[in-house]
This record gives sequence, C-alpha cells and structure tokens, in this order.
Amino acid sequence: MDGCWYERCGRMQMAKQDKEFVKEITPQSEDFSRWYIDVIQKADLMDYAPVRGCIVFKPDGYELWEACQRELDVRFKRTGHRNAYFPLFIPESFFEKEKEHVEGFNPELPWVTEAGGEKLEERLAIRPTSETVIGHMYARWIHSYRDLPVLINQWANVVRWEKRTLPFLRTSEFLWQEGHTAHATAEEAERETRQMLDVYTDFVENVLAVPVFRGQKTPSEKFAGAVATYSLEAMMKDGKALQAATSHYLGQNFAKGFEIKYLDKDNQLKYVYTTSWGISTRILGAIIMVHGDDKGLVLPPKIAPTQVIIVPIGPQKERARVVEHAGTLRDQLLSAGWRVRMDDREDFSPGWKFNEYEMRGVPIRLELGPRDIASGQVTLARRDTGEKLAVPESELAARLPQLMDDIQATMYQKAKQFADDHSHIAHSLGEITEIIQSQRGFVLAGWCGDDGCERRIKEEAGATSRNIPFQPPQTLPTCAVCGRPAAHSVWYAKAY
RNA sequence: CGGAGCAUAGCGCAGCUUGGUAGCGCGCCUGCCUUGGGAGCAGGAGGUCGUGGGUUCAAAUCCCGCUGCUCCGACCA
Repeated sequence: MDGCWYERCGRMQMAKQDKEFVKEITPQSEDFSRWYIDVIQKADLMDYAPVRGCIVFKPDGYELWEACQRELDVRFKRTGHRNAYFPLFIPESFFEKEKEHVEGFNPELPWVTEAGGEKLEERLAIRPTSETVIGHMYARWIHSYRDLPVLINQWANVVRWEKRTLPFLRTSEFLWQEGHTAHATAEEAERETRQMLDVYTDFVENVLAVPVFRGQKTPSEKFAGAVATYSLEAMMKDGKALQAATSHYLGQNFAKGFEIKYLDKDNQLKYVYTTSWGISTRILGAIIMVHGDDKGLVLPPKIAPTQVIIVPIGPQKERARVVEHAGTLRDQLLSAGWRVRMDDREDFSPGWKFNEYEMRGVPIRLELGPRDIASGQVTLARRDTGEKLAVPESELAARLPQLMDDIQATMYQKAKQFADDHSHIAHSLGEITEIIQSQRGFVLAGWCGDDGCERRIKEEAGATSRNIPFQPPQTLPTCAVCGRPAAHSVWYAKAY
C-alpha cells in the first residue's frame, strides 16, 4: 500500500462527504428510519418540543394538516355531520363507565390533580379520545327517536402518554378529528361506520394519493370498547403498515355505560347505537413515507402547501426584467387559485433552490430565465418524475390543471404498484415469517379466528394482523398457524 | 417500560483513550464578485461542552445520578 492509495482514498472520502452534505438526507436504502427523521427536519415540517414526545408542527407541516382538515371537513359536512367542541378534561369517574375502555386507556392517561393551588376533588384526565364526555353529553341531549341521529365531529388535540414516540407517527400529544354519532338502530349505526370508512378511503386515495387496504380489525386489535373496528392500512416504502384511519361501531356499549336512551315510536325506552371514527396527524407520516424519495419529500398536489415554486434565473443585467416577468406569472397563477410562491432571493443560486424545493416536495417548479422569456415559454419540472418540460406561456394556465392531475395520478399509481408488488400470500407460519423477514410488506394468510394463532404470528414473524380485508385477493381455506379451517383471510405486517 | 447507542456553535462532526488555552466543515454577518442543478475570494461573529453531583490543584475528557433523542423489543392513532 503506498501513500498514493491513501491520498486518493482520502480525496474520494472527501468527495463523498461533500456529496452527502449536498444531499443532507440519509438514503432510504441505507436506513429508512434515519431518512424519515432527516426529511421531516430538513423539510422543516417539525421540530422537537421541550416536553418529551411532543413536537412543534412548523408551518409547512401544519399546512399539510390544514389541507387534510379542509378536505375532510367538506366530506363530513356533505355526509350530514356538524362540528362541535367538547372539553379537554375528563372526570376520572367517566372512565369507569365502560370497562374495556378504561383498561385500554388507563396506562397512557395524564392526570390533572391540582389546579388553582388546590387539590382537585376528582382527578381530571386529559382526553385520550372523547367517547366518554361525548357519551355523557349525548345522554342529556337525546330523549326521543326524533332527536336521532346525532352526527357530530370534533377537531381536537388528544394526549396519550406513549412509551415510545416518533414524530407524527406517535407523539404524546397529537391532533385529530373524532366523529361521534348516535343512532336509533344497529343497522343505521353500522351503515354510518362503513360510510365513514368510505369517506376516509376517498380522502386517502384521491387526495393523499395513498392506496389503502380496507378491512376489519381482529378482536385483539380493535378499539377498546368497540364492537367492531374497521381500518384503512397503508403500506410505507419500507414495507411496514400504517393505520391511516379507523371507524368503530360501538354498538350499545357506550350507550349503556352512559345511559344514552331514547323513547321510540312504540313508547319503549331504548339504548342508542353509537359510532366513532378518526384520522390523526399520523397521516402526515404516511404521506411522507409513501411518496418520499432520496431527495426528500414528494407531496401530492392536492395538499402541498406550495404547489408551484417559481425560480427566476438571470444574470445581473437581466435580473430585474426576469423577476418582474416571473412576478407577473406568479400573480396570474395566484388568481387562478394555485398555491404558488416565488423565490427571487439573490444570494442563492438556481441550483441550490432546485434542490431545496425538491427536498421540500413542491410538486412543480417553474423556472424562468432569459432564454425562456425570449422564446415565450416557461420551464416546468415535475417533482414526482423529475421530468422537465417547456411550456409556451400562453398555454400555462390550461396545462397546469392537467399536469397537477397527472402528478396526482402518477403518484397514486406508483404507490399502488409498490403496494401490489409487496403484497404476498402465505400458507404457513414459516412462509409468513420468511416473507416478513426477508422482504417486509403485507402478507395475506388464512386465520381460524383464534387469538393464540394470531399471537404466534406476532411472536414468530414479528408481524401483527392489520385487518381482515372486505374483498381478499384470494380466500385461503386453512389457518396458516394451526391448519384448521380458516374463518378469514387476514393481512399481516410489521406496523408503525 | 426493558436492552443498546448518542448528547461539544444553528446543522454535521473532531477533541475524551493518556485530565492542563475548545477546534473543523457547512450555515450565519460584512464586502467584492456571481446566477439554466447546492459558485468564488477576503474579513468577522458565535460554545457556562445536555443537566446535577463526585474525584482532582485542574474536568468537554474520569466516576455516579437525571433528562432528552435515535435504534431494537413489549403497548398505541
């Protein structure tokens, strides 16, 4: 080994470091978890807060959530729901009214025991979810079948003192929406539960461009206090599952616990049937992990805080002219309703800006330089494919909607392809374990319905049941663990 | 909550083994120059070394506690 080798090696090392500095993001293939942490911080979505497990949603992160709220809210209203707001504090006694519910949430409740310098007579929990307070209120509001159904949604923050936290995916405090409805009949409540799952499906697939696996949770995975829980599961790029939304049919469990009764047409006092359904800021994690790549975020146009970033390019002499022209374009796009920003800072090179906004996931970059102006065109670059195209300025307004739609559709298809490619079918525990451990992804397997078999899959393969699909791609005749006849086909995966 | 790792300037790190003036790159500020894929030169600012104790004449460095973050497990949206 001579000195040359070391020297060359050192130089190569340096070059590599430079390159990595430029990228600033750990490649997904190297370490997906680090990629995730790098991306959310570099793209300025969040920052760690001074309280353990809590994060700050910075404007770009919060605007993503606002976009989700906007899209969901119209869908809730369209299906007849109205928003209301219930208190953050829940009296301790409320939790004892539904047995499964207490057991499910007790370990993660934070308590207020003192206020105004005095010890409280009854401890107050900071809500982990609002079934109990809402149940209490519904009992006061509902007396007759004429009062039903009650269709209310709440946008709120909730707290669950999680052991292990991860930004967006699992934080001590998170933001969400929780719908709570009460109905006269089981059928109507069940229909509501399924309807909201459909609403979520529409939102997640068409707005977030994230394909979902729809189905019912197994008893061990269902919500504490529910009769049935339905979920949408999404597959992240590391093959792990993330529960994108849930909808619960609560039967009369909470109605009985909180005495929510109504006098029916037949003059009989009856318990109502309730539902609850929610989607949380965890969904931001899905957007990031389903679409992101080694350059950073890739955001679906429908929710991107900035849909078009305009980068004017030009030497000093031409700069004023180019910036003015770009400003006019920006104003046109703004009045056409696009979320557009222009970055005309002079102390950053165009190349720097290209990388920056790619990292931030902006769907379309509009470059405008003297050459573009001379030929009456703009240069557009797609974040999803990296493709650059020259578009005559006169056609920009017309082309943009198509282009955005195409990006949205392409992103969905890419994600769908990935999910399909990483969905497998297994016939034995060994096969499940092999697939989960060698390639991750989702595995469909037959299940007899026994908790023990489900638990063995968790122990051996490290995968949990995600849900029982409504329409399994294949119906498996026998339980993958015990070989008895299968009652269901179940999706298994490692999960966030 | 168990197991492992990390904590030094805004960010990424070196220094710690063997205690003795806190360093580098990027970023930031000023000026010049520059702009079609993270430009260049010159000058400059910025750190009670996460925190609390201990050992020592002396602690970023050694020892103990605590906190936070990351990873791996058990619990969850």
